[in-house]
Amino acid sequence: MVSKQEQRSEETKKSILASAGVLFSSRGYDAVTMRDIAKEAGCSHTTIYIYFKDKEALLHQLSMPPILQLLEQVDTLLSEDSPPSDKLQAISLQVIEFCLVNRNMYNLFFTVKSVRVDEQTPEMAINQARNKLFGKLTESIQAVLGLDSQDERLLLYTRIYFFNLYGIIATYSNSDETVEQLMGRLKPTFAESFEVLLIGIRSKVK
Amino acid sequence: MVSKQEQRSEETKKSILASAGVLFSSRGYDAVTMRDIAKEAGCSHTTIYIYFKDKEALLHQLSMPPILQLLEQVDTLLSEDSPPSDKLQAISLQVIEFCLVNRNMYNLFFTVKSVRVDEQTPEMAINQARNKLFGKLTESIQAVLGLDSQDERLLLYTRIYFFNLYGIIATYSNSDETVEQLMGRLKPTFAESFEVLLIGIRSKVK
Amino acid sequence: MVSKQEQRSEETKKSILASAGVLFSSRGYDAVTMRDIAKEAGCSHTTIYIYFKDKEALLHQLSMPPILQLLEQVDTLLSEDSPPSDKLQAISLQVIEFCLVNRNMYNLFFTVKSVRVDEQTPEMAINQARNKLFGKLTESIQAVLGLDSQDERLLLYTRIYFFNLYGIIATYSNSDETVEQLMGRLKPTFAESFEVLLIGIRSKVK
Amino acid sequence: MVSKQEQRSEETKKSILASAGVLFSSRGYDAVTMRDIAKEAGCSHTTIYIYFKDKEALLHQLSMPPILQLLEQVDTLLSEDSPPSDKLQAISLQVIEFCLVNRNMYNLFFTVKSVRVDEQTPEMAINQARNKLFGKLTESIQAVLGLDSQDERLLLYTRIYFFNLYGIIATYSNSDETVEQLMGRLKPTFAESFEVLLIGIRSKVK
DNA sequence: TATGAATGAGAGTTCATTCAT
DNA sequence: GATGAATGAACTCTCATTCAT
Repeated sequence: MVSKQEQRSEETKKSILASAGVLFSSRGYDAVTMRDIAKEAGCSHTTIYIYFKDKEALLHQLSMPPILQLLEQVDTLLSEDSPPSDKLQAISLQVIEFCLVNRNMYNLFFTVKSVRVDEQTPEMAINQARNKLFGKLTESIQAVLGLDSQDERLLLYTRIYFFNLYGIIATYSNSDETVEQLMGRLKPTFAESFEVLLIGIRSKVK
Repeated sequence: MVSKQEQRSEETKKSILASAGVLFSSRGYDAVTMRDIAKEAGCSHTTIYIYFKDKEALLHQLSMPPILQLLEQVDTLLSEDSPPSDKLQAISLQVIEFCLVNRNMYNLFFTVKSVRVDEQTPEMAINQARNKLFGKLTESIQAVLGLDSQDERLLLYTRIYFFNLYGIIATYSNSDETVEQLMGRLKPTFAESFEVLLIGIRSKVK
Repeated sequence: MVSKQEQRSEETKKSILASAGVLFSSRGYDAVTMRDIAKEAGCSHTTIYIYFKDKEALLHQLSMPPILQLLEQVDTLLSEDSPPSDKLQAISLQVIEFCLVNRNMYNLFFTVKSVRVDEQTPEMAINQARNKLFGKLTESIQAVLGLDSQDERLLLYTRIYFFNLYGIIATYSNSDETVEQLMGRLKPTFAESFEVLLIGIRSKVK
Repeated sequence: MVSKQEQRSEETKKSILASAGVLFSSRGYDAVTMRDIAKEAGCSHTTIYIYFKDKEALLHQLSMPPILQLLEQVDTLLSEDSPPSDKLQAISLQVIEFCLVNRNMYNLFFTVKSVRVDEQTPEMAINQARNKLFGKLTESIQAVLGLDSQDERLLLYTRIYFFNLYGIIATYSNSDETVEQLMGRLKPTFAESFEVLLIGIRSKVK
């Protein structure tokens, strides 16, 4: 059983995290001040430092959990017993939905600057997670196209597939519609985009 | 006839504007200080305020010209006498290059921020220009697909084409590579993406 | 009879005081935070405020005991039955060691800050204790030189003796070595300095 | 000819430097804030950053010029044609007077913490200058005692001579008297201290 | 008694901007 | 027209201290 204090503490932390998430994504990391976050979270700016080492730690804690969760979901889909192209489409829609749900944060982990490899920053961890996600998608695309993992065309068409996927996400990441509305309205469009793309790619690969 | 003073004055102003443009593009608006611009332009930082109200004014004056230039370039391409699909590809590459060149200035050019309509901000003007650009692209796609402008499939496939285009831009808008490097390295990839996409779409539209 | 609670309470207080003493001495008053002290003492930083009004109160309570202890030690040495010059040397080394042990706490113990006489600050008390110490040293020097307490040469050579003593302390008060290391390494040097000085002085006093 | 602006600028810089000197020495480097210095100097705290890179640069600029000047004065004395013991006494009095004139700063360069050798900090430069001064004094003492420069007794007695010298400086560095008053009143005392010390040392060295 | 939560004051520093020449 | 001098606002972050339990 958690004490009332612990509960309040947890609430404060969550509030800070939520506020930071909203502000970072709407105004950008640099443009948001610790005092902005504090005001939004309804606490003093010093309180933030009780829960997070510094501003960068906030960014980190904000980015990792959702992306790890997405990785799990994708793994689950991959392990299911269904046709590869169904899997790919499911995964794609999953990624889209995930990014739109977390849309005010998605660019936190999709647009991380290229990181110097020599220092183990928290950004490194995000980078790794993102790369893993890319790897899983490649794997799924490979299964669909029936290409060898060394075939250089795999990289080419995975990239192109990505453009489509990322374009969808970027296009709607600033929408004011709810994710449900968006997905309900546009799922056929998305599915069609995958379909025509795969048709085109297949005509080239075989 | 302009006096020598006026001429020198005009030169200083241009130098400031040019320096700001280069710096904003390469390092981003926020990361550039007025003193940086002044040093690059070879004048004092106070001199900038003679010609421009403030830092934001610099950005404004800097925002419109390139986008207008892009519109012109697209118009030129549209008016050329070549196959529609060649035109579309040329326009697409042009738009990509433009967005990457200016990637740091308007972070993602396509990102539709909800703009308050009641105030005539410079953002409004950019919005209008962007909408024009979209119109021209649609037009070009229409010519390629041979669809009637009222055909609802035109909207569908234009959207899908956009996903691809926008995805490319978003993917590379945070790269540290120069645009020359990027385009040199990836132009074939981009071209291939348009090709397979059009193959797919055509197979549907017939 | 004291209750178990009172006993535990007293222990906590002592632990805090001891921790503060150690930390103040090793890192200096300003560089030590209340949280540092609490961690060292094994309690929460808020607990400190139960026993001590504020950080300065800790310093006060910590300041007097060691200096009183030094006075006692000097008294003990003075009352021993040994040659006056041996006593003087022992006292001198004692004072040096004391000042180096506490070097960080009262920056230079001998530094006579002009103290306002109208307020009974804790510094006043320290001042008094220090004056007492000076008196005892003079007394010891007098015994060594065999001078009358009114002889003006006593003041002169006591001053000079002080220069040497104070110079030693000042020289090493910013060292990073431990007192043990310092005293172990330099005690012969210190002893030699006292010896040559007394030789010189005696040759004058005759 | 200097413009009025340049003159004012120079005044501001000097004022900042002077204020920093007074405050650093009276309250200690850490305890003094940039805003304190600014208030004392009669300017905004940001103005300080126009003239000095950061707080540490202030300390540096404050410490170096006087110590270099002292080095020159000592060199002049050393090159004069007079008995070694006269030279040593003159140098000693010079150092004392210098330190008392700059008393509110002397501990800035006499009590520099031992510095990590791997980074070329400004403190390093002070360290070097101080070491040079020590070297010159050793040289002079060597001439007086007629010892070989490798004789280990030279180091011993130089150290002891230093204790006396530094003790004098430390003792009077907090006095409110003017340097003229102090030197006028105490020069005989200082001279006597050097004399008895050298008598004692000579009796040992033979 | 004891503590985790929370805060205001203030540290060094940067920067867009204004003032006086 | 042009500039060096100067500043206020604001940034991230720390710390002694108080509040509520």
